[in-house]
Amino acid sequence: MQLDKLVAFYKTMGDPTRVRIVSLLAKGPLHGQAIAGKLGLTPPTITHHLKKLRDISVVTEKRDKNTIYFYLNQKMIKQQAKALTQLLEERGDEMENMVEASLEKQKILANFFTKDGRLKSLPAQRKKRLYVFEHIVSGLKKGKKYQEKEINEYIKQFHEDYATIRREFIMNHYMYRENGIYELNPEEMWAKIEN
Amino acid sequence: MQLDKLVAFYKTMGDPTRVRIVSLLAKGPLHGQAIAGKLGLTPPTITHHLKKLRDISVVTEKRDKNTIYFYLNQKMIKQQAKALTQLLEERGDEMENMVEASLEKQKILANFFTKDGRLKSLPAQRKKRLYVFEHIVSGLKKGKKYQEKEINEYIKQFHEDYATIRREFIMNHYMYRENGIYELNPEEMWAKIEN
DNA sequence: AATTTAATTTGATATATATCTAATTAGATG
DNA sequence: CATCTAATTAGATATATATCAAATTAAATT
Repeated sequence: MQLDKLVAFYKTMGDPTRVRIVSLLAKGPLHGQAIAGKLGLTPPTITHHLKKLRDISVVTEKRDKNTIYFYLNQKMIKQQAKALTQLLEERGDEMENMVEASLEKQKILANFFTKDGRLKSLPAQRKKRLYVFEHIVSGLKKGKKYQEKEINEYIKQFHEDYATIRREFIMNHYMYRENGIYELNPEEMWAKIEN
Repeated sequence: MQLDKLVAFYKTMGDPTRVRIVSLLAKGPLHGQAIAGKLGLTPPTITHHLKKLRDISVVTEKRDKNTIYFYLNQKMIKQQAKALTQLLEERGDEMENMVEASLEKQKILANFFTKDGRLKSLPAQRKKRLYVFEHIVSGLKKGKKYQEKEINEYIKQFHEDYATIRREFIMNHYMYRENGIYELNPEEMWAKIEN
């Protein structure tokens, strides 16, 4: 998924004149002056827009004597129009759950943390404990390597029993340890919270 | 099909920052500062973009104490993403034919008209004759009322036998006559060319 | 070669907009 | 009521872009 291409497509389509051109060409190819005439604009303006539409491969052209006919590439439009929804569907199925989970998470965090951000106590229930870990771990930098001492200090911000929490971080794959150096795991590896 | 709404949607989505916001929210709701942090932008900038996303109903919000959580409205996105392709499909089925028909029409016109635009002879074959009529009639103004004499003069530009051609215009519903006044019919009424 | 026609390029102008900093608002909490 | 926090508004700046008129290019025709 190249974000740039998707954005370029939407940006180009986000202009009334260009959509009108596309709409015209959907009924069949036309040459530049015909488009200009039908839209009440000058040829340079049409050239300007056609250039942008060509850039995103939405129109192609074919010369016939002195006049150039512009064709619509429907396939590209259909393909790109799907791209945005696909971007959602990558995670889309989980969405409804996640909305509720997010609300639940807020509630749990509110219960187990003091206002100044310290952990009152470690929840016994697995799901709640994992939400708490996720919250704490979210303050660590992705890709950064931490000394054990650093990690201890960091956790102590939240709770005195840093040893337990640090061990849980490893057990639940939030972090991994190599030669005494700690580093955050990619999120996909973290312990999963089922609802 | 409101063109404006479609254009507004595409225009709003045609910005990398906004697509990144949408992409973030697809994983679950977030509050403003979280978005700002993840994108490396300031809160005012996020407010600016969220306003635009709200305008097209792509995000909604829900307040919880002091912080506002922003939610993605997937339904709206899926719906709007379809709109552009639907705009094509309104006429889309005829498209492949029309592309070829357009090429065929060019060829026929090239055969039956001289370089200075006069009609060499009236084709005997119905399809070709209709293409010729379409071409001639395309020089008349929609909505304008013509005297019979005007029509004759106009047709004589193309061919001496204006009477035959004028009669064919009526027979094939390119024009209608009332009290000796001629006027162009809407295109839907014209004789249809089947391939 | 000279002319015509359609398209493009150039340059100008006006408008829109993405981003920031600084100031302000709105709620929640002490 | 004073304070804190998150969001928004206001104002500034820089960049992008839609449009047109005038000049130029490119191909076809005479």
